[in-house]
Amino acid sequence: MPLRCIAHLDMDAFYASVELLRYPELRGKPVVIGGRRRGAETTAIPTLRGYSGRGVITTATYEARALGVHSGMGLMKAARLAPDALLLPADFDEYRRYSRLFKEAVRAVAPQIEDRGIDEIYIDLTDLVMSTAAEGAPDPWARARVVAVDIQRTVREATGLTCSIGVTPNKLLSKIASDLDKPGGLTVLTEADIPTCIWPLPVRKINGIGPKAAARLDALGIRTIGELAQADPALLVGEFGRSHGAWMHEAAHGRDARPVVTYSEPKSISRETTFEDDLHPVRDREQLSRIFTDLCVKVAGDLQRKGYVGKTIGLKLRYDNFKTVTRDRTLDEATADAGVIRRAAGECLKRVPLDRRIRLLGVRIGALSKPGARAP
DNA sequence: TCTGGGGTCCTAGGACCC
DNA sequence: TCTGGGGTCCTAGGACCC
Repeated sequence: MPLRCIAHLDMDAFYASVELLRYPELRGKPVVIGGRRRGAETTAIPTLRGYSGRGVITTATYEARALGVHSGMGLMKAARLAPDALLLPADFDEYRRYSRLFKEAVRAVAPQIEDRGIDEIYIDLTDLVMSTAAEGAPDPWARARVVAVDIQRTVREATGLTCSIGVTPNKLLSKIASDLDKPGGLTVLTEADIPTCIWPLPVRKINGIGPKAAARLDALGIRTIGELAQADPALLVGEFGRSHGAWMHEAAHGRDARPVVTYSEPKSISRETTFEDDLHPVRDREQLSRIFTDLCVKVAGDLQRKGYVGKTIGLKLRYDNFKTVTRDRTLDEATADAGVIRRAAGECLKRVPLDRRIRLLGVRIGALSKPGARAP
């Protein structure tokens, strides 16, 4: 494959930064985003002190992170570590609005964008960097740096927000690179930088190596990406299987041929909710049934709004011990009807043991297609 | 300290068909 | 009656990501 020039752009503490545009007086203070929307009983922004509930942190400002809290952490635990940090509920409509704004701004500079969620994108800069070869610096990576700085400025002008960018020959390395100098950083790496900049990092920095795989690697004495790169591929294949093991070896050497995918169809749509208190399948039957129907209505609404129908209806249930089970059922014909979804999901519910309290209930629909279009 | 909500992809067994 | 291999769909669970 000819050399490519791929950027990964990651918005800095995105949700929290959007909130700081709204509450500039909070700038410089520890703030966490998370939990449910409260009633309008007070206008003062509460601290974490005395928080009780099941919420987790979705984003923390850098000042809050300095106190030891991070996204994914339960708010109860965060309250013990940083009782004076301020707590704001998430406002996803607003974050989606800013997400569209920053993506449009980038697209105006560099159109080859892959959406990776609300706050990050990959950008294929290859054509841009090659087409400007005649003008600017002779080194393509120096030209890529100029383009990336331009993108950061454009994002800031369009949103008032900062982002960090990594630019390398592929998505895997760019994802790592964008995280090396946050916030507001720009890191350009080439293959020659892999031993010095990538190999000292922990294996968890590789996108796709999560807590489970990292623990198993640790048990093999492999902690850094460099150690993973030097490991015998046969050992990795033996531990993780042919496909996963071979991928780890390639990743550790910084090799990744995945293209930047500028368009993809959704595969599934789902809604789920964790109850404030665990519900009893018999005693709380009516409340459960109401919530269940409501989830189906929301899924149907999402389908209709987005213009899809689906064939496979799924149920998800999490017990009070956090064990999660799923059931699904494929219909003969695709649907976007709340009643049809409710009946299919109800059948799924009958196939699940209801012998303990329930923490979470979810409804999913997959095998999506566009009505009117031929089946995929 | 018990751990949200929205997704994707992979694996693996069984059914069913050729 | 027994022996096969391949392909696809369905289902359940799990890892991982933002």
